[in-house]
Amino acid sequence: MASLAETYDHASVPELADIVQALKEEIIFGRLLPRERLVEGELSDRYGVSRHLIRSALTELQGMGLVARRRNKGAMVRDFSVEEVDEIYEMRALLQREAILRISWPVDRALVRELEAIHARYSRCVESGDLRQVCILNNEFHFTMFEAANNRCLKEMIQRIWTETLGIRCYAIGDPVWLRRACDEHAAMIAEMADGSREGLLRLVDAHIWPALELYKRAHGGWQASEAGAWRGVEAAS
Amino acid sequence: MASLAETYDHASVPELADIVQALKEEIIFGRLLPRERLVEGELSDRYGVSRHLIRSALTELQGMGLVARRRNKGAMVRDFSVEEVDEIYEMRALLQREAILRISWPVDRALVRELEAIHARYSRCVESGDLRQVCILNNEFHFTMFEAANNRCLKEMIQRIWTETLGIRCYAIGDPVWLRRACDEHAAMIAEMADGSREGLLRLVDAHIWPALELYKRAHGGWQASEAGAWRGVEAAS
DNA sequence: GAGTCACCGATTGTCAACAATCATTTCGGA
DNA sequence: TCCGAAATGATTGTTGACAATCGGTGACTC
Repeated sequence: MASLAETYDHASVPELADIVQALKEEIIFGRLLPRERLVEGELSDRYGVSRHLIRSALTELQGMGLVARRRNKGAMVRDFSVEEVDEIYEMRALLQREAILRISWPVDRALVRELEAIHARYSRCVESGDLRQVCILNNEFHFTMFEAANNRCLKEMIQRIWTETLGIRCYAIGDPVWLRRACDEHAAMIAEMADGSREGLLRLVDAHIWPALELYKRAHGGWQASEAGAWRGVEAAS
Repeated sequence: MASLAETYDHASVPELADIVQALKEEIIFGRLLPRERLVEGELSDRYGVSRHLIRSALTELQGMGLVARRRNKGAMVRDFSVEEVDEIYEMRALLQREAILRISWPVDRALVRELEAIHARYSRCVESGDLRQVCILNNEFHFTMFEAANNRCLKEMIQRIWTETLGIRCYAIGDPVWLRRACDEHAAMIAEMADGSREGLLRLVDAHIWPALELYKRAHGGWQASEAGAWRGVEAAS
């Protein structure tokens, strides 16, 4: 899927992409929680940009599935019912599995080296507690892997789910225990690619995604059936 | 994914959703071809609405993957390179297969009856040559099936690819031979669900998608490597 | 006291004019 | 004739003001 915001921009003046990124970060780092209202006027004041820009950003976030909107009623951070979350994670598992199946085996040494390099930087940032970089390098690690599946459509679908679940995974990113575990798992994946079996890698990648989901569910404890389903969440095909 | 346009609107005055629908139809019925430029001013004149509305519609179509855009350069009907098309269709096959695997078997009689009803209407429209209804009922048929997989995320991913490939499948929709064949295949699917095996259904559904792709490829004959790749087609995850 | 209706504040949606940008053509010079 | 640079026209992007809509509050009626 296309990012509606331009990726190459001239810094200094806040562009659409900057606002989108800022809001995305507020969501992933838990400053904006699911079901939280996003009032255009407030946001335009907070970021010191025109309301028009905020509107565009919200439209884009809506396209990414991070924000839900209702006509004349405004936007809110999207939340997911338990069933929805489970369904999404089943699909995430399916797609990531498919990606691994499409990586040629034995794995190209260059790819392994690339992943090792990213992982080294990642580990350092985990140690130093630079969560923002952790997040970025985590993306880089996984998408370098998924890229090797050689199917843009597959990559983009994974990317979509990846973005959509930012609000879910935010509970994990702040958790040091989870972080260390994730780091170990990444190392194990590299080892498996360098000198192991595809089946082993499949198991690792699959096992890698569930803890964050559990954290999310636990964080929500007793659950409310989401009224958000009534908010715009589906599109007609035709 | 959410349709950015509201679905329930008050008719008469052209709403965003109407414009989006109109443009979508121009694409699927081949009046707008891939790589065709979409100039905001022209469209706003043609439809007699404000440019603002056209802009919103284009943004939405872009989100659906039907339209590509470049900053300060405008929008065009998205086209796909041969490789891209192949990749997309591989994923379409994968997802539809997964959907069938998730339908509980033996198939619920109510579902079969529902599909039969849709198919009956569909057949009539094929006979009478009402392509617009054919298109609508075709959607209804398949999505009634996919809905039975009981996974919203899966359904939405299929829906996304479905929409994205409107511009590809447009070559098939106008072809009477293909239409008749599709109609027969739908009947075979129903028969297989009523009194056959899941494996049989899987084969049918898989075989169902490829002819349209072949038509598209043939229509494009000698192929140009799409410059559209340079147009916005990928998004950063983060 | 309960229900209904009209109003009001808050918020989103729409518009038309203006600014910025890109592509092409035109013109001058070698 | 060919190349480069400035001017021009076509097109998109942005802004601020205005209109439409929603939810709630309070008065009025029965």
